[in-house]
Amino acid sequence: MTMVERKSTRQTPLPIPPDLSISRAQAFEYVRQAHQSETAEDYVEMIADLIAERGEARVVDLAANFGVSHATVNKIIVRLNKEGLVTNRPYRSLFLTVEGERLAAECKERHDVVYRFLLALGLDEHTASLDAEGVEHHVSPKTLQAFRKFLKKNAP
Amino acid sequence: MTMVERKSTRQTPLPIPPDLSISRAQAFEYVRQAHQSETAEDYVEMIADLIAERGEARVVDLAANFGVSHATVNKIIVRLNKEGLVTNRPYRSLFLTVEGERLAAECKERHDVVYRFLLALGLDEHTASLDAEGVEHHVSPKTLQAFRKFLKKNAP
DNA sequence: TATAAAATGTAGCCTAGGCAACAAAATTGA
DNA sequence: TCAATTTTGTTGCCTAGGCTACATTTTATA
Repeated sequence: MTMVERKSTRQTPLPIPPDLSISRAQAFEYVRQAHQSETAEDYVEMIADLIAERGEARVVDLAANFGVSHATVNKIIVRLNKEGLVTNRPYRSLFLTVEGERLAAECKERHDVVYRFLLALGLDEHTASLDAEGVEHHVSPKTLQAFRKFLKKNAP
Repeated sequence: MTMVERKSTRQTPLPIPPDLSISRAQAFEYVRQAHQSETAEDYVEMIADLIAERGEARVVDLAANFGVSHATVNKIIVRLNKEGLVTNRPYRSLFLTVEGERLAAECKERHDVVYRFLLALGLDEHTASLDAEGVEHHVSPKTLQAFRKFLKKNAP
């Protein structure tokens, strides 16, 4: 026994509202861009942290801190080098370029604001720490400013 | 003239503090996991929205709303089908499975809380909309709860 | 009803970021 | 010093999510 099937799936021409899809697409475009820069931002920030904490940044330390293999770290370092954020020589520790330092400082500040904002909202340190790591890359300057404003009023 | 170069780059055994790298790695692990589910969540949410708004979800509508090519949409639909979130037949419109519907509802709720939270914080609709899209995937249940709590006190 | 247009499917290519396995260099310590 | 260990580099493979170009099916319309 065979089912009779309608040929058409779009029976009537649907009313097309003033194009919502464009503005929606813009948001997803932003998210995709954020993902592009995310790795670079995390790496320069981590390198800066390691240099501050332990005097130098090694491939093995990055691998441990990100929880990935050293092969992955190596591949990413090559890319960051091409992009002018990191300098590296074989078997030596890693350094940031001036541009890398600038980016790291900017990211650290943003990370810090997000983290303290989550704390001020009443979250425990662990949760604030975990969420800040993901959220920081998707917070626009305006939103960051709103976070700062909130922090001023709700002193921790 | 040749530069004399130190053989060793790690001069002294650095003091190793109680392993910070493990907890840090945990945060990045969470972020990587979030990225894994991000696309699936965006797609089921969009499919549910389109069905609600226009009666059906077509590949071409998804492509327009995400701002990507229809080939990209197709590839992702195949994956979501394998994962049991979407049902599709050649040249027909898309449907969610029960599990897909459940996930869509959950995501929509979360998206909504994040969006209204940003509004309550004083941001304009456009910025709130853009940032919510990125932030929603990186907000833990605890943080979402804190957002809800804030919303209750600061009724929009 | 033909034919044009739109939607969908498919193939092949690209980059990013994962991995394991192996190779080579550097550091440590007996 | 030199042998063992650690660190770093390299290769090749995988998946996800982009794209263009081309093939096919469906839908609209002359």
